[in-house]
Amino acid sequence: MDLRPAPRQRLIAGAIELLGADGVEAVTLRGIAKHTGVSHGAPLRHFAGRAELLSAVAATGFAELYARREALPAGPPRDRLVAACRGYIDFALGNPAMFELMFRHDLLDTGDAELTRASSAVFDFFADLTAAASTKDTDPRLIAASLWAALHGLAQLWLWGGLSRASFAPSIDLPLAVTLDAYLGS
Amino acid sequence: MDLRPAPRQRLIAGAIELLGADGVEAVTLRGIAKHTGVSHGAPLRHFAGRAELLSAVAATGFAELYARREALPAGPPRDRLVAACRGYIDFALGNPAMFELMFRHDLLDTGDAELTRASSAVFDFFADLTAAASTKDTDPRLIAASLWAALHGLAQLWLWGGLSRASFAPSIDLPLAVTLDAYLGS
DNA sequence: TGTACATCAGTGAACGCGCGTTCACTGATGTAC
DNA sequence: TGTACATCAGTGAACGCGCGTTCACTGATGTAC
Repeated sequence: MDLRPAPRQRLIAGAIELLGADGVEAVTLRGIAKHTGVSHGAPLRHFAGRAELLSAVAATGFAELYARREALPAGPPRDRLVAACRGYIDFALGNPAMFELMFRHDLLDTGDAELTRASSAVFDFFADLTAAASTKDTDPRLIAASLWAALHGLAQLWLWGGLSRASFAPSIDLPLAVTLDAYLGS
Repeated sequence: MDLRPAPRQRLIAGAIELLGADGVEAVTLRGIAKHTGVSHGAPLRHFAGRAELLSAVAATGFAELYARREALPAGPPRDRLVAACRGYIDFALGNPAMFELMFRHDLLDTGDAELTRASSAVFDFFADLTAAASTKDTDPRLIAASLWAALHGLAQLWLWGGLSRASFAPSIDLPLAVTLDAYLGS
């Protein structure tokens, strides 16, 4: 039995490490190869090109986000949804480079099956949770998408720097509470 | 009197045109020079480097957004704010490459004075309008930032493709209405 | 048990490309006296 | 009015760089018979 991680996995892991350390721009095929400790041509034995490798990396980002549902507290759907929303923001702020990459369609292969599957799983889970938590008449998928957009915008503007300039430092707790109350009722 | 546009303005105009036609990746110093019809070294007579030129371009994006306030309907603040929100989304969807560039801090000079001024003007106007329209107790700047984030997230996810997958095609009218109602009361 | 072959991961030199940037230079325009 | 100089916008050759990608090759491991 071979316990060594498959080369493909080692490259993805190396890319994730490099991404966290040096940001999106650093994640080139040559950079990943160097960081993983192989020659610069090696990655192309396992990925068709940069977009395919980065798509695999981004898919792990969505997968990690999806995996965080396990850590949600038991209890009423509303509490679980609130925790999930905080989880989304926490993920974005805790992994800014990964979060950025996950939405950089110019670097990813939009048609990548695993990436599509991983990102859909996140939204579907979130939509289901919203449906369970919602007490309003509006279509729950509409609420879910609007809430997701609000969270996403908060994360993006926070990382961009716009919110801190609007005197929200050092926490997005307040705007998050406003958003949640607005959508779910206080 | 010299009516020819200053070379600096010609380069910015050329960059805007190229940006709209071929996207953010195409807006290199050499690409802009070629599109503007000058030799590839010429831009460096007027800009210290790529980041400075792109910052000037992004500043025009914020300036155009700011200028749209002139077209807002007269009337109650609430109506004006709703129109401003639609205007933000319209701008993003109508100028996707410019909108992307405006928030690509990796390509811009974050310290650029004109860029900072232009983007602050947009947020300040939006915050003032929100304050005038708000009937809630919450700090208007908090409402404004949360609303801005919601709009921004809608635009980003829409351009990314997430919202159409969540069955919102072909319009963001519904999530926008939900967002506005949630923040301002229906 | 031994031989022959196939597969797999990785190597390292090389390719062409576009990039930002430098630099000496040209030619036109403006200005001082 | 004429001369001398300064400024300005632009040119085009050249530089070094990192990039994705190709390619012939090596060496280890697995498999068929």
